[in-house]
Amino acid sequence: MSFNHNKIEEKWRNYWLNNKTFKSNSQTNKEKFYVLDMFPYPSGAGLHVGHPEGYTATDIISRMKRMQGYEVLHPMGWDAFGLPAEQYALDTGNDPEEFTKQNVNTFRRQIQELGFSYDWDREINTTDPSYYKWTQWIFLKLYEKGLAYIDEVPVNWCPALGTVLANEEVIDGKSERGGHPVVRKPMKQWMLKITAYADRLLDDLEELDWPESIKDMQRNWIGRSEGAEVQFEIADHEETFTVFTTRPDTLFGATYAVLAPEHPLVEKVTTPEQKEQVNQYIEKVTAKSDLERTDLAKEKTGVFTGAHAINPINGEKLPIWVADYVLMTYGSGAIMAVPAHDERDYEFAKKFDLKIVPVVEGGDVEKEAYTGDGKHINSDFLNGLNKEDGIRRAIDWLEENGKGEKKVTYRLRDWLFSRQRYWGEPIPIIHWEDGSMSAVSEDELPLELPKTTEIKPSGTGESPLANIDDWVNVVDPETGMNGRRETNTMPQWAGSCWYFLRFIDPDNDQKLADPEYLKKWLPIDVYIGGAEHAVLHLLYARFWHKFLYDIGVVPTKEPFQKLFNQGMILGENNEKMSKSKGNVVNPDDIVESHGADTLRLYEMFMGPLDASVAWSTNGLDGARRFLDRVWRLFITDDNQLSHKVVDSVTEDSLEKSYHETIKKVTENFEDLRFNTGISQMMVFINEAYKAEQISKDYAEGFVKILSPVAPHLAEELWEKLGHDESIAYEAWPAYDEAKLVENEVEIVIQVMGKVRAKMMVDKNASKEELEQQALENASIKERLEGKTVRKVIAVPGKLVNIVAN
RNA sequence: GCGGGUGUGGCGGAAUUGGCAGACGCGCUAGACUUAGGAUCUAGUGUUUUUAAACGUGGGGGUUCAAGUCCCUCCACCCGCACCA
Repeated sequence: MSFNHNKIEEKWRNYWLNNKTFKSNSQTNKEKFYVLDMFPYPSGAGLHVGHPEGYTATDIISRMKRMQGYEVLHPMGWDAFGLPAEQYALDTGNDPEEFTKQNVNTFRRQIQELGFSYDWDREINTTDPSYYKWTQWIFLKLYEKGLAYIDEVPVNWCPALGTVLANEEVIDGKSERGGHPVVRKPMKQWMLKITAYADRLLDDLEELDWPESIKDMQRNWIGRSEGAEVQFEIADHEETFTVFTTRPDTLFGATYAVLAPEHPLVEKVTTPEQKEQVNQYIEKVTAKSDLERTDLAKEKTGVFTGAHAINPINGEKLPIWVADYVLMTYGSGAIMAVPAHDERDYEFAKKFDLKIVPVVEGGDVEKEAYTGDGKHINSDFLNGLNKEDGIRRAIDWLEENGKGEKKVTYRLRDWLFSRQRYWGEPIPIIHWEDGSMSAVSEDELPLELPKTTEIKPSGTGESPLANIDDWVNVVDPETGMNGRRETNTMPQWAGSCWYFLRFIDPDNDQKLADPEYLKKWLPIDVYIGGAEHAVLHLLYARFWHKFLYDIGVVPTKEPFQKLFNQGMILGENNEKMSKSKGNVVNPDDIVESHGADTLRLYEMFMGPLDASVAWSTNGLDGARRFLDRVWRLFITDDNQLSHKVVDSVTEDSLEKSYHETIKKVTENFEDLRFNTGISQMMVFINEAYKAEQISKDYAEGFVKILSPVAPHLAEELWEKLGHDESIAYEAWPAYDEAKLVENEVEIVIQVMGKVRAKMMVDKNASKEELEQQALENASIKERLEGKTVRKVIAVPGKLVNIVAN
């Protein structure tokens, strides 16, 4: 008979909640372990089967660590600000707050039904004023330190959403959410100076236990590159401009210069004859969206300005061009072009028939640009030097002559922190009528988001808050001066930049969190979530954490010591699950039909945690079948403990298998290799079915190691085994290494590397003994008939290989 | 183009320091129990051909007594970045 999952799961779910079984205590002397999930955005669609994958993984770790004697912090909360709720509210006329609340309730119910061992007393919600009070507080600290500033920048304006998007929210020229077109438009925006932390964000990656691919993506995103800044004078003009180059050694090979279309000097230096052409070009380029600009960039375009720059190293006149392959946002928005040794410059020079002068030996400039190393030529005092020495010598020359200096540039830009939306944290700043600006004082936090039914975009680019007069208008009580509140709100990333800190002390109204508790719990020992947050969330959170470290709020330089990215669960047809494809699996349905334990087990057994694997209904059935097998092994049809389970067995046939299982499962879970750990549990159950008797010790040990994966079933079995306390804090079983090796081991005998026979030998048999016994083996002897044994390799405990011909 | 990763049965996937390839699960086949069932139990299941053997971890080459694992080379697919000077 199979077990009734609905009944059992409900029973234990309520038991855990009512008893607060998983409440963590910040004041114990136990060693701590902080296991964190990336908290979800509570969408209207409810939980996706992808969510429980990571959540089960962290839950297994949490449950195992508790049983191993750790004090475990395993919390859950809601990243509930954001565009979808606002869009929904706009579409339906509902209140985003109300909508969010409903979604959170659904998510909570679904998550609780899966039996995750969260401490629900620590539940947090980023839209809760008592939470975003501290998000705003951190913003004020950033502002105080000059790390939050207003800048007029060309931003990604999305007319359909009525808001500005960060670069990373724009995919292929369209909004990440919704896929609406995006254009560039200059606007005043709040920026966070993440670039001030670029080097530390880069360097400190070294000490983190993260997947190398994620570290690489962050390195790539930060994009540190070393080189030099070089000053160029302009013939017949007062102005000079600066270029950034990683190859100052090729300065003698510079044959023209390029300014980005947005470069302020373009207008000034363009000659009257070229004016018309240049203006037309710039008009064309700025009208292009980012998408078109990169797309059409396959073919280089540009226009000569008529002006000439002076190469500082040899006084040569270089034509100055405007071209959109040079980006205003990187370096100084201007380059010196060395077509002989840069592929982009080469392509451009070929197209517009510009001079190409090789300065490094090794390539053939008739065919292509040569970017490799080699002896310098045509380069005066650099001649004969290699690339590395050439660069050093060139920088020395620039610095000695006041023409430039060594310089490090980053691809990382400052973080565009404003959103013209309603459903976000208000930025606590007031703009006064005299043009000054001041921060809302700390004791006035939280600056609450006003209730309103008018959340349509104002249309002007300002957020809907601009239309709420009694909120937006303020009067200074002392001076009587009129002011206007900042109407921009924070982006969705803000709340998730520090939520892991609030879990540590969620109800503190004096501080973001108690320093003692922060010291106890940080850093996070394991953080699991999807790879889609590889750069943005993880980089922003690291940035805020480092800042909080600098101002003495947190005790660690990095928040997430170990990071792991779970893979995706694909639809049964191997495609990404989506409503339109009709391949979505709803966790509620599975919990109802197969049970939460089955879903947990199945998702962990599908494959490695980081792999993307297609859902399989048959596989799910198989997972349930295993749990049924476990149940039937221990429990009879009339719901009693099986007679197979005895206090002391007459023959301990399971000894080796049991110890092997405990060892493997413990190690595999530790390494997040749940699929192999589960397969070992299956092996044990298969063995146990064959055994006449099962000792109660083994039965209990097995139920314990099963409990992190299938906690409801394990609690029920634990009770049947005669216990009246939860299994959650029972000691994790130990294994005996000595029991893993039997006295007799099977040794393989190979001839010429091919297995020809097997023999049982004493586990301590020496090389010589192995060799001798192998050569005496009857079938081997037969095989060696007429051959000469050249060599015998014996590996104790493994094999003997005989080389003969 | 650059960076990272992955290629193993019909399918998902296992495989310490190089040491019996295919654990475990799914599927399939046969048998048992059955008012013959989408239940359970037992056995089998990489491929080719008869036992025995040969061939087998994307392709090719190499190192080694021994290679899924190490080296070289090529190919395919996935993820990220994409004119970053």
